[in-house]
Amino acid sequence: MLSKKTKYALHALTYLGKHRDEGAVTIHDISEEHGISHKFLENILLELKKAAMLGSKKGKGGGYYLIKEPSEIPLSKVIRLLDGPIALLPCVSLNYYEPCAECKDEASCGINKVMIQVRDETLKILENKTLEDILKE
Amino acid sequence: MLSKKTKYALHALTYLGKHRDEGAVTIHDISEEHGISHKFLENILLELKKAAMLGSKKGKGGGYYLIKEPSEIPLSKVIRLLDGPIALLPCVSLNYYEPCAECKDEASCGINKVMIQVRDETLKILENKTLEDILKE
DNA sequence: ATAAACCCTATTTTTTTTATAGGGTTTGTA
DNA sequence: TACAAACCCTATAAAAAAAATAGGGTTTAT
Repeated sequence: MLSKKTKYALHALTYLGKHRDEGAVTIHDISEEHGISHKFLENILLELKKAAMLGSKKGKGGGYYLIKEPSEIPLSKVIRLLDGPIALLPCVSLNYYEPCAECKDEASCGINKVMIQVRDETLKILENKTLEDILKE
Repeated sequence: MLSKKTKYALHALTYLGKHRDEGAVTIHDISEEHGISHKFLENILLELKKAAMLGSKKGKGGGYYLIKEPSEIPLSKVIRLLDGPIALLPCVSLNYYEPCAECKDEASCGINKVMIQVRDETLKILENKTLEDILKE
C-alpha cells in the first residue's frame, strides 16, 4: 500500500492540476480541501518541488503550481519519490538496490528472477498512468 | 516492498518445492539454509498451513510439506496472506476495503478510478506468477 | 520413555511512518 | 515601509507496524 505521504501527494497534484489556470495555490487551500495537516502537507510539497514537479512563489499571494504537463507526471515518479522502491524486493530494485541477506547467490535465485519480471511489468503500468489519467476521470 | 515475512515465506515455499520428493522438511532445515530465525519462521509456516498451502506432520521425523501443486500457488495468494492488500489504496482493495478519509466522494475521485485500473493490471501479474515459475528458474 | 518436531499465545524490541514544533525568509500590498 | 501571508528548513516526538523473542504445550516415531 502507498504511504499517506504518497497518497496526499497525489491529492495535492490533482488539486493543482484542476486549478492550473488560477495561478499559485496555497498549502492552506489544499489542506483545507482534503483535511490534511498543514505542516505535513508542507513537507510533501517541498519534496515535490525539489523533484522539479512543482514551482512555488513566495510571499503574499504566493503558493504552488505545476511546472510540468500532467501527462509528464507518471505515478512511478511520485511513488518512487515519496515511498521509495517499486520493486517488491531490494535485490531487484533499479533505484534502491540492496542484496538480500538470506539469498546466497542471486544469480541462481528463482525468486530474484521472477521478481525482476514482476518489477518490469509493474513498471510498465505505473509509468503509463499519469496525472493526466487522474484528471480526466 | 514485501515484508520480511512474505520474503521468508517465499524462500520457505521454494525450499519445500525443491525438496518435494523427500517427505517432510523441518523448520530447522529451512532456517539454517537461509539464516532465518527459527521462531519467526515457525510463525510464518503456521500461517501458510492455516491457509491450506502446507501440510505438516508432528513428532520425530515430522516437518512441513507442500499440499498443492506449485502452479497452484500464485504470488498474489502469498502476498495477501502475509502482507495484506495488493491494491495501492484502501479504497480500491478487494479484500481489505476501507474508505479514504481525505476523499469526499469516491465516485468522483480520479485517483480512485486510476487505482482500480492499476490494481486490476497488477493482479493479472501476481496471479499469473506462481511458485512453479520460481522453481523452474 | 524420550527426544524431536510441530503448535499456540503473548510480549518485547526495533523500525518506519506520521505528525508536530519552532522558527527563518521572501514578497505583495496598503 | 510596516506587516501579514506564504513558502522554506531542520529537528524532534508520537504512533503504528514490523520483526523478533519467549516460554511453554502437544504429538509421535523410535
